[in-house]
Amino acid sequence: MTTIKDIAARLELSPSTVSIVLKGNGDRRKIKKETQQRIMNAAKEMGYKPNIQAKILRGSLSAKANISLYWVSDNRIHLLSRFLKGLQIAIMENNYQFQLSIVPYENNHLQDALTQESVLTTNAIIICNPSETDMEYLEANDFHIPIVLYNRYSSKYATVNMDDKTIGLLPADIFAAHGKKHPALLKSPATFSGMNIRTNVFEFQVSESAMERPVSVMVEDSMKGGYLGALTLCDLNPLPDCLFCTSDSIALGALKAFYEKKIRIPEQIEVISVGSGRPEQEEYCIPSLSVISLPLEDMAEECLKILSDSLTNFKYTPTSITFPTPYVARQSCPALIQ
Amino acid sequence: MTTIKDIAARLELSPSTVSIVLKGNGDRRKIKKETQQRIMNAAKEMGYKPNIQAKILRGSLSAKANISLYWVSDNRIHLLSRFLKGLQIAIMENNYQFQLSIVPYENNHLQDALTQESVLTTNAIIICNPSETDMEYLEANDFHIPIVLYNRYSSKYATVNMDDKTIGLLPADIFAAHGKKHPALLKSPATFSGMNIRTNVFEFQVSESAMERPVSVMVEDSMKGGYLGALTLCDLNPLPDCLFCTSDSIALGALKAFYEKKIRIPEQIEVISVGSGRPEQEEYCIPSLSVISLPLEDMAEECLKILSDSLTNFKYTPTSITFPTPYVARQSCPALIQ
DNA sequence: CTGAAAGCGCTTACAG
DNA sequence: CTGAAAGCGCTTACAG
Repeated sequence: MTTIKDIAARLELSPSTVSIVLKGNGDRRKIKKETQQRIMNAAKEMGYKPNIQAKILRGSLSAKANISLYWVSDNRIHLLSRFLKGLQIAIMENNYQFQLSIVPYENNHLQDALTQESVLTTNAIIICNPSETDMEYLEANDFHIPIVLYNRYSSKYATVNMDDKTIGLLPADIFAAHGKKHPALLKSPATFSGMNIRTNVFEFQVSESAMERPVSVMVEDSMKGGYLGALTLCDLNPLPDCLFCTSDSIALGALKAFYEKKIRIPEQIEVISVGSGRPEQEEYCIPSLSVISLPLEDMAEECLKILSDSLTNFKYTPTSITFPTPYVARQSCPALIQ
Repeated sequence: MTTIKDIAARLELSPSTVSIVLKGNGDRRKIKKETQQRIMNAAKEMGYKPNIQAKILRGSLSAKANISLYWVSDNRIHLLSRFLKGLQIAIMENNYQFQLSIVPYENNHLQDALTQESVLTTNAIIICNPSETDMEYLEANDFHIPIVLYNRYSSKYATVNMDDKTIGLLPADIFAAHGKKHPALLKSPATFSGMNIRTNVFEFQVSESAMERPVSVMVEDSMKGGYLGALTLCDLNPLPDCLFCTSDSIALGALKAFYEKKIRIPEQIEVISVGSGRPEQEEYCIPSLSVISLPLEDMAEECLKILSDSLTNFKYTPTSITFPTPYVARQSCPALIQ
């Protein structure tokens, strides 16, 4: 790291002069043009980079607390918008003075991104999408700042959850109430245990009902995955009469496949999805999509609220809060008329 | 701002002791339990918040440069995912040591978010979605750090652009080549001059062709807006035989309306949209959507590249680069068979 | 068990 | 036109 002092030493000037010129105030402070040029050249040559921490500290600037949001850098990046929207709403409404940093990481490699050193450079952390391995890392280490986990369970950290059991239970109950017989499930590989809970509970609940055992197809968590999975289902005899998808992406791909195969929804097959995507998209796809609605924005807001409280009161308690995941009936699986 | 010094003074302890306890090392350093308790209580009472700038500076930690991304906090938040994806790719591929901060702002109020003070707390800035008013603010002020504008024109700042003329030209030419007669346009209120360029060029190019004057309907930039706008078009006699939409959201809403009205795409009406959304979504909607593809990810990468160069070479030149916006033919407006 | 001292990199008010 | 000195808030190695 080249510092102002280094440049000053090399040019036999004082740090003050170098600072003034580098800040762009050379002319105003009447530093000789030639001196200015020498300083700029040296800065370039020596690869000088201003240290903003020092600037901020020196100026007693920006009491803004830094909140780091850890988000996995895979397909799930498109869910980040909804989460960020929730954070922004919380920031606006509560007039939080936060600087929000996005830290990407890869599943099973949280430890590379969330180091003890990186923890020293932030005030509080929201961790989203950790895998089981990542969770083990979190449980095994101590970070001395407030951390909240989104949609994970832990006795060590504050968590903001949804009830994964309900997410699996609701569609099974609805299909049963609709008198369906041949259930199907399009699921993607579980990236955390909650996903297994959802699908296991669905399969269990179905097995407790008058329905047959569900046909489960493992697909990629994408529209393409859902499309291909649904094509597989179309070849079955009998055709499933109801389908649960573990994500919006999968469901939207499936809708396309059914459309192409001229399979009518909901008449021939009812579809319910985990509502992870944009509600607007669920409303305007063809047909509109019934979902177990995940309140991402509200949960994001809650994460920030917890951290704000922690920072304000200078105490951190591993609270846990669970958000409801209501069923939103749309065309793909309408509510029964009572 | 309560500091460690303040707490030490109040309790008649040294700053060292307070620091040790607050950092959670009290037990290891064998500070008396009672002293620890007194310190924690005082910190809570006095509203102590650790100053991370000081921590970082002191520890010579994190040479990570801070890049601030200014993004408007309205509907366009859902486009942020694609942009962030591009940034993350750039960070991973080039192993950039950047801390990325997201700064929300409201159009016409960039000046409230991008203050001279806020500029001191970051190393470089990417500004997205500024309105005309915001642009005036940018042109009228000097910030002494590298700034790059996404999809705007300026002689003062580096810019990363797409060619708005092409975006308007292409669909008009394609519709003309397809022998269409009755063009329509669903557009949302322009949030920057480039949007007017797109629609004006489309309307002009259409008027130069054998087609009739286009029917232009102003709608909200959302699926609902597109849906309602398309319903209006459905009432026209004759029905338009081709439609240009200024965003994916609008187009997806329009597809739904046409589906409900049993209007066949592309047979009765061809649809081309500005491809601002997720390509996967464009492929799996019904029918799949032909678009003028906007390379958001590539442009985001380029923004970061420019800033990285600026920071490395300690010089900032207002370069300008324009990215191609190729036509991607899908079901809603297939390519002519040659 | 606790404290005095030095220093991270920068800027600014003051002096000359 | 340029420099010497102080200080932002914190932590750590050392001393006692």
